[in-house]
Amino acid sequence: MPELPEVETVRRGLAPAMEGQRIALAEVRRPDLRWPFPERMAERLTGARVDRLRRRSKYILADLDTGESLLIHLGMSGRMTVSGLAAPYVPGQFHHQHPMPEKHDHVVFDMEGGARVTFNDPRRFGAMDLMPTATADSHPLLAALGPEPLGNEFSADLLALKLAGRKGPIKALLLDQKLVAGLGNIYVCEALHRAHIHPERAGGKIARAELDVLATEIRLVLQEAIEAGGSSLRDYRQADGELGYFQHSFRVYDRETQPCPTPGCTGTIARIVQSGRSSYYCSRCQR
DNA sequence: CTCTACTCCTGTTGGC
DNA sequence: TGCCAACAGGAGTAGA
Repeated sequence: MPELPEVETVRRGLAPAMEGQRIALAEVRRPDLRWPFPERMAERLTGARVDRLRRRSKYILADLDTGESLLIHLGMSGRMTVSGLAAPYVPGQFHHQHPMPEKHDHVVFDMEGGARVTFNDPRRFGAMDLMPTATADSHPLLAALGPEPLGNEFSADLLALKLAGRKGPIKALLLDQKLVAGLGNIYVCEALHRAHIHPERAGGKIARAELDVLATEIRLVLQEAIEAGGSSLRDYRQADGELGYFQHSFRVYDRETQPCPTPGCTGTIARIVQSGRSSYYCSRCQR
């Protein structure tokens, strides 16, 4: 579910509750998500201070004062939400108010400041791991990731270099996290529509001028989505529980049979399946 | 190396 | 109302 804009929105929402604060109590309510949790995860987290929350691709990294970093991935349906951040003082009451734990609340952090951070993930495609902060970049899940699309390394030049000779459809190639990290099904569809590139085009056959537009539109759509707090279709929520609202700005995603929003275009949005996933596009203005 | 199909899991939706 | 298939924002892995 969550692509780069959703993960960045969650990171920003968690920061006020977590950064600079110790995890007073970490509760791990099941042994695994997609993979088993690391050994003694709850003990290694309890008492640790979160020095910094950062993001790499669709991963959140919490750098701890213990010398370790907590790696978090939300998978398809993962949520991290904060409660009790601005809890009012209640005389005679020690604990802040938090909602009752719900189904699929797998990991809970009670922060020393009183906030509670809850990781909820019905499908359990999410993941958590702990590793030394110094070697975090070489973690198996991070080592092969391509550049951040909003960073300086990403450019049309980079796209041209990596797409040269590739015969696979551009849609599938942009979903490959080794090419560029952080895009998912929604934002690939949206960026290709904005760049007027057909999702079935071979990656290596896209003209340099088109790649200029594509690189620009990838950055723009991600930035706009971050500003909107991400896209909420089903599970995704911001850290405060609110919906994102970029879904109202989709031009093609989940808009099959609707008119193409490109000015002057009379096309209709179509849906096809590529490598098992839905692609939405306009066959009239995407070539 | 490149590419596709399959897999993990739960929940929701749409057709009959 | 019930049943069942299709589908969902990810991504590692096996195999062609």
